[in-house]
Amino acid sequence: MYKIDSCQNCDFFPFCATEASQSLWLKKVNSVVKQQFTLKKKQIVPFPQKAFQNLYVIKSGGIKTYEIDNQGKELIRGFYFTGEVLGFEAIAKGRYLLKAMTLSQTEICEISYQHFIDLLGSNTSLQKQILSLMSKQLTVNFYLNYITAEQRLACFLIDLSLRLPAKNKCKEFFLPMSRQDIGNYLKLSGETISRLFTRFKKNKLISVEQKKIQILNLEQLQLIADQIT
Amino acid sequence: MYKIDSCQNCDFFPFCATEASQSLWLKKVNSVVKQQFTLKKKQIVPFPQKAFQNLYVIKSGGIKTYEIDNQGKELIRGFYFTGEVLGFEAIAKGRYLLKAMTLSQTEICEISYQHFIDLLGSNTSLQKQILSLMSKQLTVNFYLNYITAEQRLACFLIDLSLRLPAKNKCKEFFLPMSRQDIGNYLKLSGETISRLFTRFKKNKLISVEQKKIQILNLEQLQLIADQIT
DNA sequence: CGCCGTATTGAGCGCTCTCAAGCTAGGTGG
DNA sequence: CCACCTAGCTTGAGAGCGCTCAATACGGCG
Repeated sequence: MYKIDSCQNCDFFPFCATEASQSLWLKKVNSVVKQQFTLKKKQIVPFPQKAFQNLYVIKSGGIKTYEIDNQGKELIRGFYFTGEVLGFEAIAKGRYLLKAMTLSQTEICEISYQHFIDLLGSNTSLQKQILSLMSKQLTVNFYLNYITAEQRLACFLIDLSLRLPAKNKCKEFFLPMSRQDIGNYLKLSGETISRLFTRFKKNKLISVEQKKIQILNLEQLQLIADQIT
Repeated sequence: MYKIDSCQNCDFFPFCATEASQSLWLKKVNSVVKQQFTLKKKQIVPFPQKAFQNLYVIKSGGIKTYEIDNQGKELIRGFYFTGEVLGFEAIAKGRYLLKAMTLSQTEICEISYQHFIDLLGSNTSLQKQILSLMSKQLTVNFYLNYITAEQRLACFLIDLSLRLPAKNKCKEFFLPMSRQDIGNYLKLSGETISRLFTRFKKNKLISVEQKKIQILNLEQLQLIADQIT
């Protein structure tokens, strides 16, 4: 039921694999992972309406999180891909601040926060790991505040290349989201993303073919990105 | 040495006050707070150079965190005021990603992360609180991604009014930082902040007198802010 | 009292937006 | 099998918001 091999690279794996023995591991999984479910493309992740209860782990696929502003416009807050954990931002307020929609068919593990807290209990190693995981989350969006459009898109592409299943030394990958969504996330219009892709292509920084991206000149792209962290 | 009354509203207070009895509390403080020190205005907070070791709590005053990009330009990442905890973002990478500078004379409590982790140990209540605290940190910058200049500044002013010591139902406070710094943080120029202050003043949303701000029409300001969270 | 950092205000420019028109690719049905 | 259909992408033209540069005013601090 739970394929251990597809879990090895998951951020949440340490919390599932608290026991060395696999049989015990499976037992633990059943206590931490409340359920697994699969959603098709463009479906809303069903969060409990009233209160925060669960964390969610992307087992495969990808989602975007977003708000709807008072003019009805979507405002994308983040993307989550295979092995990443969603829901930390909901802990403090005790409710889900964001909606989430799948970008493609997506398998999700639902983690009971209460069971998760129980698991932490006196396991100091897991305590450290969760602090590290949430700390990492604090730095995910760092580049969103960079000034120029080129800079943000360069950062975004490098970020994606590191987080998505990639071939050729992590330099080739498929965009899981539309130009419009990228623009929304980076506070640019979809048209601007198109134009920047064309410009990057002309300058031989990347190749673009529909959704397929290949980073051709990582050094130059990093210069544009002005990566600090 | 440690004035308990000035600590009551501190985010970190639960971790200092783990014992009901005050004498025991003082004992605990000594094990959690490694040292306290005071910095004058515009001084750099002395982080350990090589590796992450400590969290820092602002006991009084205020600081800004920032990066320097490869053109030497400052990029402000956040402001921290009395009772707020600094350093969570450094846990994952094991080093300080940001510099920090005081905005005014500032008292700081230095918390040994190792001692802090030890304190968490088997105290499940503290474990929950630290997750909540870090979760809260994930939502602090939410409004930075809003689109228009007016929107971001309105959010910023409301945010400040809730975080700073304020009079008159939290509607009057003193800006601890320059217009330039506000602009840098909100990805606007200092001149634009000036112009927006003037515009807000004309529209009777706020009053501005040097550093003193008073929110005159919170409802309208919130409409502009388009507060969702 | 004079100095220097900070704030205000104006003029002109440029990046990114919006609006709009084609284009492409993939899916559907006859 | 092919024509159509639709959503997403590309590209162009014009407009507007916020930037830069610059001049002036203010105010805290020595």
